Amino acid sequence: MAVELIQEKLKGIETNSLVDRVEARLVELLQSRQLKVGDSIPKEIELAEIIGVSRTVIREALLRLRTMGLIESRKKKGAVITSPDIFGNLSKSMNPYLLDDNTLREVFELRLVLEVGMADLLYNRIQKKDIEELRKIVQDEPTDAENRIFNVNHEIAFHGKLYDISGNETMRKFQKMLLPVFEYVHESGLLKKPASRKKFISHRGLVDILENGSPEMFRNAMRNHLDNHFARLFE
Amino acid sequence: MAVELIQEKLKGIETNSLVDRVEARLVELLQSRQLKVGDSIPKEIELAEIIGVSRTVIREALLRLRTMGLIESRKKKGAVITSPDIFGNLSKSMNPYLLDDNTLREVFELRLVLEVGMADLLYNRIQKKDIEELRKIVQDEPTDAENRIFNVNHEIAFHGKLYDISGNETMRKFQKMLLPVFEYVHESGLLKKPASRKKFISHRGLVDILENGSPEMFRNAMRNHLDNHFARLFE
DNA sequence: AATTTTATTATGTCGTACATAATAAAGTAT
DNA sequence: ATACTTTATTATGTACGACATAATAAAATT
Repeated sequence: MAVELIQEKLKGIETNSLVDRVEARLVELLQSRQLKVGDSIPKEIELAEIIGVSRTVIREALLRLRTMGLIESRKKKGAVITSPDIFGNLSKSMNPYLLDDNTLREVFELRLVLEVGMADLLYNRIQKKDIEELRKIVQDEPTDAENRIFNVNHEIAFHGKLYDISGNETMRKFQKMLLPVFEYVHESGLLKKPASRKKFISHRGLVDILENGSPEMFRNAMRNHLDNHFARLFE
Repeated sequence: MAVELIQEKLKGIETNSLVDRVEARLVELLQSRQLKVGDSIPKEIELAEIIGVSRTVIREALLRLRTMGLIESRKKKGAVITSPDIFGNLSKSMNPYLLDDNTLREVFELRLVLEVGMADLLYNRIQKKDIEELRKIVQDEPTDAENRIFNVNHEIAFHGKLYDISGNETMRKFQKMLLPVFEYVHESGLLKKPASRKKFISHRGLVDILENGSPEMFRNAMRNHLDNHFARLFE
């Protein structure tokens, strides 16, 4: 008995499965600077021989890398290293029904933080035509009375456009993932405090500030605009 | 020939591989609200029979779900639905050598945006002992002359503590992933403009504001504190 | 009743075989 | 000789069957 325990201790870190270890080896290989994006890695069978495991294990390990977006594999050509779309795969796990309440709330917060903090990016990259587009969007800003779906779509159009303007594609993708979760948290009973109907700075107001104001002003205005949401977080 | 074209058209969307479709079915199953975290899904062989494909395909699809953190599978017990650690797997692709330059820059920006925008979370959750801890950290704030590693560690300690205070574990994990990339971008020749040595608001200054100021003040202070970084982005 | 031993079960690993798609090579017609 | 078509080749995709291994349940022993 003690012997087994000792053996277990000695094995120690090596508690991972075979596929785990192979995966680690491969990730190591990819990150080894020698290899750049576009390079291809050995064929499955070759890898199986080199590492000394079956093709099945190699395939499972490669599959993980593929799922993570580290490689792409084409028939005949083998697997090539790709510049991973870091948030590409995340979208599947970013599902309201699968996340626990705390994480949901945190994702909710994350969006607020991003939008309050993005001001400098906006001011440094906004173009005249962006302002025009924003004006067109706010032109038919719905009243509170109109139906919810319409309001939601308008929200998404406006705030989404801001992410576009930020010129940060990564952040934009991130936002697209956060959106459904945000909506869910907003609508579900997760946040105890009801959504206030008070009107703060409008989308129109934000555009005005974006055109004539400063990043500092915009941050405060956005914070104000989002106050309904913030207020629900902090009781 | 025309017939083949028509067939291709008819197949249309179904261009995905078999595993892709099975994966989609399974994700659908997981998200169907009926199932909660902790529930177990049918065995591999059962799934193979139900869906009508080989166990190999089922395994590959399940493996993807596992890689994404949607399920965990234990011997004998089968696979159970888990609350996914949304950023868990992301860390493997968040590697400077695997990301293209543009994405690297965007990740760099992402950190700045988060820290400028996180003020409200801080003010609503900070405790007296947090202030004390921050004071202890800034107490031995290194001078510029001291070695780089020491400076970097101090930076990480201070800003990391801020994320802790934010009470947003998701954001904290996110930051931990962004950190190495941020460091890399900062040190590599990616950003043309050299890092300025000008001194802006110090960590000490940030703590003072955190203790006696407002979220609005903190946002501006943090923006100022990070100005070296911002300045390198916008020429 | 508690502990150990044995059976069972579902995933993990392996090997083989063939299908399929992408490419390269060979062949054919103009 | 060039352009096109056809035929091989190659590496991944899919499938099946077999055994190993670990976790649990059932049985047996004390």
